[in-house]
Amino acid sequence: MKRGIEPGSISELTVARLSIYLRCLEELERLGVETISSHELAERFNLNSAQIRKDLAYFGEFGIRGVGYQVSELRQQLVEILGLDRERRIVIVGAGNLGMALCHHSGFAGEGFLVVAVLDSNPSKIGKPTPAGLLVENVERLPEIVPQRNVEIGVITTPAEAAQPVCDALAEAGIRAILNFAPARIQPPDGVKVRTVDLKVHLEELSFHLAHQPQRRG
Amino acid sequence: MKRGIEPGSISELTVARLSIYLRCLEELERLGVETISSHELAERFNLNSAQIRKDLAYFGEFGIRGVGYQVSELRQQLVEILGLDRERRIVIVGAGNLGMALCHHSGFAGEGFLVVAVLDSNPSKIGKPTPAGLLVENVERLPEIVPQRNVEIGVITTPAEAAQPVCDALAEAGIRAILNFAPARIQPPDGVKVRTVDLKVHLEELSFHLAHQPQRRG
DNA sequence: GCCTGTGAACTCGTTCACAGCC
DNA sequence: GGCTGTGAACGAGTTCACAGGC
Repeated sequence: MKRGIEPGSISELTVARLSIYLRCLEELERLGVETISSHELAERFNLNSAQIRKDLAYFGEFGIRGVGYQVSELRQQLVEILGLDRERRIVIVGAGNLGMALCHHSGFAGEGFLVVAVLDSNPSKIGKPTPAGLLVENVERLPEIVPQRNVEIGVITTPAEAAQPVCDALAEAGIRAILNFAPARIQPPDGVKVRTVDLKVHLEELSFHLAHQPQRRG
Repeated sequence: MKRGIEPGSISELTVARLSIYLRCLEELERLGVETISSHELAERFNLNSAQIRKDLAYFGEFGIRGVGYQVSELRQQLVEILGLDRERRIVIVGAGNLGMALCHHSGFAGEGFLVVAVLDSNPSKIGKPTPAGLLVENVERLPEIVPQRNVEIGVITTPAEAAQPVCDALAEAGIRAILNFAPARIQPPDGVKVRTVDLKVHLEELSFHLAHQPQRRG
């Protein structure tokens, strides 16, 4: 087991798949499956068995030749590799519809992630309660809130033009991981991981598919 | 100009970038820029100039050698390529927080996309008004609603276990493009494009980054 | 001169196929 | 026998570098 990976050495695609594998293993555990081979795992969840083995091999040797993997043991290994063995606290910046909805979206709240602040710059929004029982606070309090509440992840749900300044403010406050929903290309400060989810791009990809399909409704 | 692309021949990554280029060109147009070279475009928005030229070359020759691209002309070309020259109607399945928030999220409502129905299976939700003024309808009405209202895009915001049946029902009703927010691997029916946005995977990727960073808060 | 469009080179990621082990 | 872990082969995607055109 060779832990102590430099973050750059592992492909983002591999990391995303580890998260998928973890989900599959959780389901298998619920079903009472104790042991599984990479081949069977691949077949059940339509993955590729060689890829599973290769992805896991970056982090150690978790399988038993001739047998496969112990479901609960591999699950625990993935929890550790993904850093899910402790709570990660989240601040949401931008108390619009999306920000408010994410507050208590399953997966955000629950299972190791906890939203501990929702911020906005608009005075008419500050002080309003969120569905989860927090109050919207002034974004200017970011520098105090992040260290006080041990926040590690920032979520940007502001309009596009605010995304870069908010990203910089989050980094300045000590945040090193950001999930950005604003439709803007943002320049990640040094050592900060930014993952952008661009709904507009996704819709336009679907539109492309519709426009270039062989056949349309008939 | 060689239009009539088979959808499979163009990489998804290229299509996603076309959407980004379009956004950049819209900004340039607002700024009054009339002509731009691939190199300048790349520098302003941190893109790669060779990649821009290659992506565009799949669809035609839009530039002038020695000069660059006409901003408004190229923008219009991208609008056509992406199929954004006409309205695309959306049905949202799953009237939870996320579904409701997306109803009137900018980019969803506005600019060529229009949410025309929000559906749920839970009787306590059916009949409730959405923020945009629609009423939540019974998901069983999907087969009539899709053709009647000319819906082309389905958005899944249900819990994971409902994702695959809803996907199949959407396909059955004639939908050929689906944006899935449920944390589930879904098997796209033939000819249907499914794009999954998995927030949990994204959070876990960020957690991985936090766990394997060289330094932590100090 | 400058810039596009594009083959060629290269890099990165996936899949194959098998040696080594249970 | 079966399965993992892994080098080697392959393929997709990116970047280079230049020929051709303005």
